[in-house]
Amino acid sequence: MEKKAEKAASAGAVRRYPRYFRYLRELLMNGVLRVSSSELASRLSVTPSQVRSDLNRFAGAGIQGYGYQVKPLYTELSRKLGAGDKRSAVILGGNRFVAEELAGKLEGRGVFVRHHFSSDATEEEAPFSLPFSVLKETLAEERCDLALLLSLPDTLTPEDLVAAGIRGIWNLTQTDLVLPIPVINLPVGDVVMRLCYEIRCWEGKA
Amino acid sequence: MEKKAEKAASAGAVRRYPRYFRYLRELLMNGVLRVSSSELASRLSVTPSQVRSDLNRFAGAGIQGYGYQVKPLYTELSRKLGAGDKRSAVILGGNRFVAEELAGKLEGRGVFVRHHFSSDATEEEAPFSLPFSVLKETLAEERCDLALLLSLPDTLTPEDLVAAGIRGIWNLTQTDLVLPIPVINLPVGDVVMRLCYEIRCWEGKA
DNA sequence: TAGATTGTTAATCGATTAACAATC
DNA sequence: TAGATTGTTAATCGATTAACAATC
Repeated sequence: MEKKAEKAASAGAVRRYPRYFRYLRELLMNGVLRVSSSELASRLSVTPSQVRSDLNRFAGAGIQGYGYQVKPLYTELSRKLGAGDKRSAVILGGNRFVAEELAGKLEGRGVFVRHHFSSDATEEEAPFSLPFSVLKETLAEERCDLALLLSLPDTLTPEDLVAAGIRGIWNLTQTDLVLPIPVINLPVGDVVMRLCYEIRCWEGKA
Repeated sequence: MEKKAEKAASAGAVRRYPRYFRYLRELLMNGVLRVSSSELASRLSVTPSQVRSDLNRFAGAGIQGYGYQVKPLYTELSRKLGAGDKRSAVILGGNRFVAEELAGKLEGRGVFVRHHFSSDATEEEAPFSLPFSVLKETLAEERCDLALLLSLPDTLTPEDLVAAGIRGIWNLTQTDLVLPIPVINLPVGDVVMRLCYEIRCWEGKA
């Protein structure tokens, strides 16, 4: 018999999981064996109830009267988040230095950046940086999971990326994308505008 | 007599406002004079009810039986969001090319990037790129509102930024910040991890 | 056993949606 | 006037929190 059906994680919970992951990893590095929901909660600025209900789906690590065992909790969380999936990615747009900077951050989370495509990639930047013109053929040979979109040339559509086998997009351009695959639309300008608005509220002007 | 007290916008609404802003600007550019809540809704993938309740706080532009007048709605939204505030910003960490790329995106929203600080800024990159060592004195002379944090050197703390007059931080580093000023914590790794998780769910594995 | 802390339920809170009266 | 569409209220939905029984 299957274990009881899990209900889908809420959007809020999904945003919190990577934070639990980071903090648990830190505890693990420091050789901490157990942690309570209150400790996690105060560290992450949420309530202990929140922590318990979020972590409850990762059965096994929580022990009544004791707390959570760091190691099994971390392992289970990693498994659920797919942290060991070894995803591959491509970056579209921006310059090579931006791509390299981003690539470094992604590799820290087990996502390997295969290529950077741009309109002005030069011969000597290959094989990492390539021109947009060879994107389709490159992805046909070398399947990649994620695409980070800094900009898209006129010659390509978002649908082309789906057709090329991309399975998830982090879209940083100014235009929201709606596609059959998962997309995180996060225009840089929107985030800055939100921050400016929050400053304004904080200053008491709105 | 004051107009009735506005209740604070919900977090969801604040995330939607920049999207309304973008789409309204587009309509304005195209010379469209009016738009209905249904049109806005279908464009932004939300319900017409959502649009009406979000825009309701911007009194004046909605006319019963007609819809919204694009121009006044855009103007009022800009005003509320503080789009004309001409904020200044600094970027910390990353290389000069990353900073320039980001600076371009911010300037499209009226935020001007004054300086980029890094550990390896060279003489000839001045005055845009400067070493971290001169951050405090530079900000003392030239007040800046926003800081984009790609990384922070050991010699500086987040509190130093607050002391230097920074009023809002977009934190892209791997460590969440809790400060008395507005902070948007958005670690790059977390976003990618979330995207990987969503792909996993979409693939049916979790 | 006594103390601690989880898992889980029920209560609360807030955001979203539906519906419709108001009115252009 | 008839038709359209907002503003606003009430209903719904879902997420967060409090509380406590279960149990280590």
